[in-house]
Amino acid sequence: MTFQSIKPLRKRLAEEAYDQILGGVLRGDVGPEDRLVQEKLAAELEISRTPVREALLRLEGEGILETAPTGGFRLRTLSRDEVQDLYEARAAVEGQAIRLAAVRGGAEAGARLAAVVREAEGRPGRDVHAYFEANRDIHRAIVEESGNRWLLTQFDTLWNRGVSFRLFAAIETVDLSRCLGDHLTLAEAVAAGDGPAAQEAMQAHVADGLNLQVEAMRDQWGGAD
Amino acid sequence: MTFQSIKPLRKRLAEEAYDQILGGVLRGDVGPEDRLVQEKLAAELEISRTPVREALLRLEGEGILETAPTGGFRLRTLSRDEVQDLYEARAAVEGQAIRLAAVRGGAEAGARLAAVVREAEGRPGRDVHAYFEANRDIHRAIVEESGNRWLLTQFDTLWNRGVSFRLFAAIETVDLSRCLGDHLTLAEAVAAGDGPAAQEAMQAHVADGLNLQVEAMRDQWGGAD
DNA sequence: TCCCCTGGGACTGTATTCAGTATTCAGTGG
DNA sequence: CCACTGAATACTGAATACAGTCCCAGGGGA
Repeated sequence: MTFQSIKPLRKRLAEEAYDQILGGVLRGDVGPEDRLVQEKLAAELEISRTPVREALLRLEGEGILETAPTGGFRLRTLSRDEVQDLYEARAAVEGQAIRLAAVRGGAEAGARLAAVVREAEGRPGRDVHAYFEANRDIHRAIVEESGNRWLLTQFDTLWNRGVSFRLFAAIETVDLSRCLGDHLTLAEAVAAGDGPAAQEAMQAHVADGLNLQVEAMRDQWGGAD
Repeated sequence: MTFQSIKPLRKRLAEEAYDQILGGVLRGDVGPEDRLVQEKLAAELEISRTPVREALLRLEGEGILETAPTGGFRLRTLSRDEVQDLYEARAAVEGQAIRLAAVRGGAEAGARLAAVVREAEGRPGRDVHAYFEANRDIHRAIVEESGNRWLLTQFDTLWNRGVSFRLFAAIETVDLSRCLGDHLTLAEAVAAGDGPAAQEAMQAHVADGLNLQVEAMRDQWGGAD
């Protein structure tokens, strides 16, 4: 007598709601001017307000949403200063991560990362979206090699904040491939096992990313903000 | 004709519950074996389960609580590896923070920090608790000097995680003053304006803290865990 | 005596209801 | 036509009600 399990189909509704909403934000379905209202969302997801509310509050805590003055939540937009803060935080997390990866993982970790870089950068799609996908995979792989869970969750949170702010839409206009070669250099630094050097390289790499970003934002928004 | 604002008298109940619970954890009123049950807490705080639940979930998200297998929440205890992860994350955040403080704040920031260090370390109480209070104030001041909000919130979260795990109770048995002199050195590094050097100094300082910690844990727990 | 298995208690997760507050808008007096 | 008022509206936060899960103890049968 054998039956299939039908249970774990469903995790907590609140979590599912979180995934849905975050997914919408990351996909860009939720624009900066959209208002997310508990009742509306609940109706759309066909659940009650309670789990929706929980999901929204969590997103707010992660800095992705903020409460709109008129009620409801909306995307949290970032000032130029905050974008810089974000990149600096990334530099902190990823710099430490690569340092640990280098010290602990050494040559093997370097080889693994080099493989990831080659795979990601060799993918067929050459549009902006594909590029950012690849970029994310590479950076995340580095943080994974650190073996430190908290750094990884911090990385994910920071990355989501960036994506949700459509940071990457802004970057569309500038030369993306400019920093592509860096990634292999990073992998080599890990392979060499020199922690501080790898950390410096990563700090520089992220700083480059920031410059690219600022440049793109200037192009897009003009001098304002 | 002037009137005073009477607005913000009362923040959200959930937030108040959060403060209460976190406070209890930090003060040590909540032991590692206590179970936090929504209904009980709600009764004690004389509010309904809804805001209590919100507070507990937030604490869980911050890694301070975890759901107990038998129901309810309890303190999240850390394995030795996780303690190390925590310190490494601190090194990431505080290392980057001091680097920024040095680059941006330079001499003035260094002077401000030196003043904080002297004040904190010159306080009357010489017991363990006072020491940790002072230590926290110093480290937090450094992160504040970075001017980066996200680094600061990350610092607070990481610090609370450490405190709630009674990390510091463990350290009671070892020589605390060993790393006291470091703090002035850190302030000097900021004053010198050499970012990378300051960062390295902080990384080393935090690593020292980890060693102290591990030592204390070994004394206290023996080889286990 | 030991093992099922069954019923109840303890909790949580979700839905629903209630209450309060801010915002908008229509109406009215100047 | 403008300024103000008061009511309707649109939301949220909190309380309460409901449903389901998990564990455990206690009883009946082998």
